[in-house]
Amino acid sequence: MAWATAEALTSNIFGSTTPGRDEASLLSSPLTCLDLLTKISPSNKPDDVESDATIKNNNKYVALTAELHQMNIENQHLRDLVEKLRINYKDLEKRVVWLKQKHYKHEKNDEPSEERKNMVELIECDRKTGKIGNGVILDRIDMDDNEISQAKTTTPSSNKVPRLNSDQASESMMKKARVSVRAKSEASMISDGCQWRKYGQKMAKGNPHPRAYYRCTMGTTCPVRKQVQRCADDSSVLVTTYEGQHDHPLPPAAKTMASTTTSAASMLLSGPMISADGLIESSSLPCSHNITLSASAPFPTITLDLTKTPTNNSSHGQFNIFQPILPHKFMSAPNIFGMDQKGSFADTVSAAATALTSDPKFPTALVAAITSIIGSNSNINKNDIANDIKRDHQCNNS
DNA sequence: CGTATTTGACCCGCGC
DNA sequence: GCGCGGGTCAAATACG
Repeated sequence: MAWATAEALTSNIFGSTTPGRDEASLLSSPLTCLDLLTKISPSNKPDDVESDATIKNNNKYVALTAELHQMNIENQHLRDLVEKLRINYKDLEKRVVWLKQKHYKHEKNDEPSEERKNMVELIECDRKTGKIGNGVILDRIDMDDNEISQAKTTTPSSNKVPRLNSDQASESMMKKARVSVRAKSEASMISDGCQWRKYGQKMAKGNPHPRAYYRCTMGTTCPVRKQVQRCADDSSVLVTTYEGQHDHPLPPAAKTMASTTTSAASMLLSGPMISADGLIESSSLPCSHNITLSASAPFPTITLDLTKTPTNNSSHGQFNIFQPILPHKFMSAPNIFGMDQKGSFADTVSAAATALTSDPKFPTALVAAITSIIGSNSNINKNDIANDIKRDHQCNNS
């Protein structure tokens, strides 16, 4: 009974993806709070046992309905945050491209590095396709064709080093990059809104649990695959690793998850600084408590850990990305991401991403990422970048 | 009977 | 070259 209640509430928080009687219709149904309240008035006879039971049930129902209403409001608030994140993300992406170009203009009298030549090609290609990086459509990029052609003139075509076409390189890297999600679940697979077909299962070394291989079946040629395996240390933790990009339209429930994993992969490939020994340094990233990067695996992998219990320890140098928006009782509820859960896992990841960008440390991390891309010899005043980003972040969050 | 899952075989990259 | 481990294939099997 208690578990059923928690499930209903979490379903409300994370959004219902299954048809049925949702909370909105519940609240607007003839069985409203007012009707129930009239039934539990003192005019009922105390000897009527059936009436007592009804009163108890009604009290419980009223309490649940009130809580549902509160959750509904909170749910709406979360959706607003998600929308704000989308807008922020687009704006920041445009700004990164603009900063790259601005930096190039500063440097164009010097011999451009290989990385910067590729960057210019990428920008030009993205302008033609209307895409940038991982497929996010840009509304507008503040750069004219003259600037691009000017930049290209400093890029000798007789480069001896064979290079991939920017699209090919991007696609190849995005396919190799992996996004791993750790979540507590009793189910064999988390619900992410996509349709998967199992094509293999193997025992991996060092783990008593089998690893299952799935491929996306929503598109006939969709290259997306995922691996599902229980954690060797904690069998209640399900580790799902995504690889590749969908080449077909996604249902709403799957869109957020797909964009989040793609963005995470993009961040992994472009943002962090790689040290001399080949390890990715994630110290500049926010929420390193919940996000870990690994370059030691055959493919670079970013792990989003949803199993950590939220604790408000930001004053000690750590903080939790879920703390600002998700009540503790929902994050600690078992089986919250399971197949039997009505709520969408995609909404959870989206909420996590929202919390990430809402966090006051996000601008700092973004500055670190951008400056790492631009390079340490930049003539651009990094303080100007930091101030611009922080100002925008404050405006968007206000 | 069509579709999904299971499972052993096979391929390939990597380290020794 | 060989063995090992990860990943994929495809025939067999299960299921609705």
